Amino acid sequence: MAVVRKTDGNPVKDNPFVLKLNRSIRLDDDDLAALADLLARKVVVKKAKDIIVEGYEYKALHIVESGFAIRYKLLHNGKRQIVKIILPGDIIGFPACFYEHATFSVTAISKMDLHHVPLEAFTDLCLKRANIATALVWFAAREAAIYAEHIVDTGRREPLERLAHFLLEMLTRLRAVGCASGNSFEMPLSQEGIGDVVGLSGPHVNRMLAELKSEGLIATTGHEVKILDMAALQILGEFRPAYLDRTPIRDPGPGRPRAR
Amino acid sequence: MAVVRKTDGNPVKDNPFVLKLNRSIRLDDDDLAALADLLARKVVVKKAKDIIVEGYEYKALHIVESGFAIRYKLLHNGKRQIVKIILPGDIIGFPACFYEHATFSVTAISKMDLHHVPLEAFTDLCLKRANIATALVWFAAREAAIYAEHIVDTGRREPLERLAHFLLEMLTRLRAVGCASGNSFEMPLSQEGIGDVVGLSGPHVNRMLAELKSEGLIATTGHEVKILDMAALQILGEFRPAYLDRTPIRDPGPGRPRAR
DNA sequence: CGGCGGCTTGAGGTTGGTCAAGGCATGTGG
DNA sequence: CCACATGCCTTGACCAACCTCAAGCCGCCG
Repeated sequence: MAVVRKTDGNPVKDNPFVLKLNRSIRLDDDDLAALADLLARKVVVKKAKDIIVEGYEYKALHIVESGFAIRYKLLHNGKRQIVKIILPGDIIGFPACFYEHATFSVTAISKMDLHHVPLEAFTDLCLKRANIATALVWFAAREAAIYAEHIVDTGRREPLERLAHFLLEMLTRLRAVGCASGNSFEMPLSQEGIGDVVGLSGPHVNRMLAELKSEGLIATTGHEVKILDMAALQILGEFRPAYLDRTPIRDPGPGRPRAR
Repeated sequence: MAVVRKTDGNPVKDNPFVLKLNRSIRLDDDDLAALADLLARKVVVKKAKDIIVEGYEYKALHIVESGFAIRYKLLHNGKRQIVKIILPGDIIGFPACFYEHATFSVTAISKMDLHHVPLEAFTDLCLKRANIATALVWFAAREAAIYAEHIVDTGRREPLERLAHFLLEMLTRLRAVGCASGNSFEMPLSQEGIGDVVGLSGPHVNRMLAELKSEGLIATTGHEVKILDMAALQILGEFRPAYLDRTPIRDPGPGRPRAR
């Protein structure tokens, strides 16, 4: 039934967020219509704009159509920890909005196209459409899995391994939303920024990166990073892309066993 | 994983998991009945039993009624990173079950009472009851927030600060499920285990703990940890309990502004 | 009583942080 | 079109923090 409205010229189905949900569960036309409503209000923000500031109250989510942002916290020792690089298809304000006060800050690191979603509308949608709420549970689980992997990175991996893992995660996530092709991608962060992701100092990131290059594992030109030896880098960083995979809610069929 | 029997005299509403969901959203009688069904199969697990092993496939969740477990990963450099301490009311297999293969291992660190929940049943429940699915989205968001805070800990906090933050988080989470009262709690981990949570070596945990004691911030007797100077410890660890708070889906009313 | 796991303490060495200087690219305004 | 400023990368020297290894000890449990 319902007409699937268009945000732009693009049908809802092309929205990276909707695509992501759709990969977990089969959304029906009503779901898509509801999502089209949800994504009706577009917003553009400039690079370096603060979108969420820790400690303040937010009652609206922003679903990312394009561009990048970082979710981070500033500590009283002057250090910064970036906990997540936000890509198209991600939700800004998740989970900040679910609290009285934001627990992290979010800043755009490129020009961004966002969809403004009042929390109220989001909640209503969840309560009205179990399909979508369920897809969001899976979405959130994947989110948690990425965070967990990040803890391992900063907690127990050697600096070189951290970088390897980080680069592979970036490539994999960027590829999943069509922001990278082949084995290279545009790094949206400075080396100091990378340090704030993986818990190293800027200079040390530089040294480790240099080592990866001299080992012939990667190459960089400007902000472009190219993975030269995928296999070696995966072993070094103990990276299994599984945790970033699609996670279907229903088994598509009697699953043939897959190699780990 | 042995004895399977009926849920005993306790009403569903007393289950820590149900309590947690109920704190986010008002569950109706149908919801509670459905949850009672979900929690029908009890299982008891002994201390040190592996519940989930990384790389294997799982099609069932275990909801914790009592006892503790750790979620962790072993790396090829021989190190271990614990990403989460699982308490009553938590779900074992979240998010492991949502993947083809578990991405982390889970081991009981005490005797545990669990509810065995086939993934199928869990999924059905989500799809059938939007109320519960929505509560689970909030549940997962809180989960992600805890992980994010943990990244900050291992990535950028000084060792002393980490310990402070870790101890306060443990106390707060334990209190929330009635496993601690006042300002003290039973630490379920060895010092080496604590090190594997916060990314320090065993001996260094010992030294930092000694420092906290000598500063008069905490005291320990056996496995009992007592917070002596809550305010100072909170400042040191930059700990705000907000991210562990209840996160109501509907504002209970026109919220009086609360101090940050 | 003996063994074992975990706590405690010490010595020594490496890693990675800090600080600082220089270079290179990019962009901007005159 | 050039002068200059700015931000980031790169490199080096130095040093402290934290890890590793090791030994001794305590308390608990069999």
